[in-house]
Amino acid sequence: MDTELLKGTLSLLILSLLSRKPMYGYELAATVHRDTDGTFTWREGSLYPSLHKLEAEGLIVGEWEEKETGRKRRYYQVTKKGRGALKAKVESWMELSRGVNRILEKSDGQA
Amino acid sequence: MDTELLKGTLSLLILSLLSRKPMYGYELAATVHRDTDGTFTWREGSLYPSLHKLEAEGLIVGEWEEKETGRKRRYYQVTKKGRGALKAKVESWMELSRGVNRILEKSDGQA
DNA sequence: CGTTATAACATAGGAATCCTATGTATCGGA
DNA sequence: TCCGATACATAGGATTCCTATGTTATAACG
Repeated sequence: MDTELLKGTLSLLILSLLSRKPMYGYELAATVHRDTDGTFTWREGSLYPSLHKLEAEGLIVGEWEEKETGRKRRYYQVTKKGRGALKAKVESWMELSRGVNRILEKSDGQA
Repeated sequence: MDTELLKGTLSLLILSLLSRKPMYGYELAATVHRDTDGTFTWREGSLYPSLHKLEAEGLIVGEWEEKETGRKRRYYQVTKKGRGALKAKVESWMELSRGVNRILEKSDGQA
C-alpha cells in the first residue's frame, strides 16, 4: 500500500476538495476547516509547499487570477492524472482505515 | 487534535496490540501483519526505535526473558500512563477518520 | 555437518512530511 | 489611519519512517 498515506492526509484531501470545483489555497484551508468543524487546520507552511509539489507532479494545475484592484489568487484544478491519483489515494486511505479499525476493534475490551 | 496521528499510526497500533497481552517486538510485527492481511508490514528500523521511544516516555515497559538455550526476547506491556495515552490516541484517530471521510463523501461524485 | 532461512534485537543515516517563523502585499472595517 | 483578515511564499527545523547493515540464535535441509 501507499506508505505515504501513513503520514499525512494533506494531498489526499486537497485533491478531493479540488474535485468539487477549482479553488485557491486560502479557500481550501477555510473549506476543510469548516467542513470538519475544525478538525483540520492547515498551516500555510504545509499547504502552499504541498500545492507546489502536487503541481510539479502534474496532479493539479494552477492559474493566476487578478482582480482589477490588484488582488491575486491562484486557482487550482485537478488534472486527468490527478483524478487517477486521487482514486488510488482514496483506496489506500480505505485500506489503511480498515486495517486500523480491525486492530482497534479486536483489542477493544482488553484495556 | 493530536497532529502526531496525521503522520503515522505506529504508536497507536503498538499500544492497542499490547493492550491485548504482553508481546515482544517481532511478535507485534507478525500479529499486525496477520490481523490486517498484510496491510501493515512494519520494518525493524521503524518498530524497534518506536518501542524504545514509547518505553522512554513511560507508556510501555519491557522485560527481557531468556530461555535456557540463550534465546532472548524483550516482552513489553502497557503501563497505566500508556493506557491513558492509548485512549487519547484512539479518540484522535476517530476524529481524524471522521474528518477525512466527511471530506471524501462530500466530494464524491464530482470527480 | 555446513549452509541457508528465519527469529530477534539493534542502530546509523537519510528521505519525506509537516510545522514554526517570517516576509510581502492587499483589503475591509472601526 | 490603523489593525485584522486575506493571500501568497520560503527558510529552517522537528518528527516519523525507511533503507541498510550488523549481531546472535535457532531450524531446516541436503
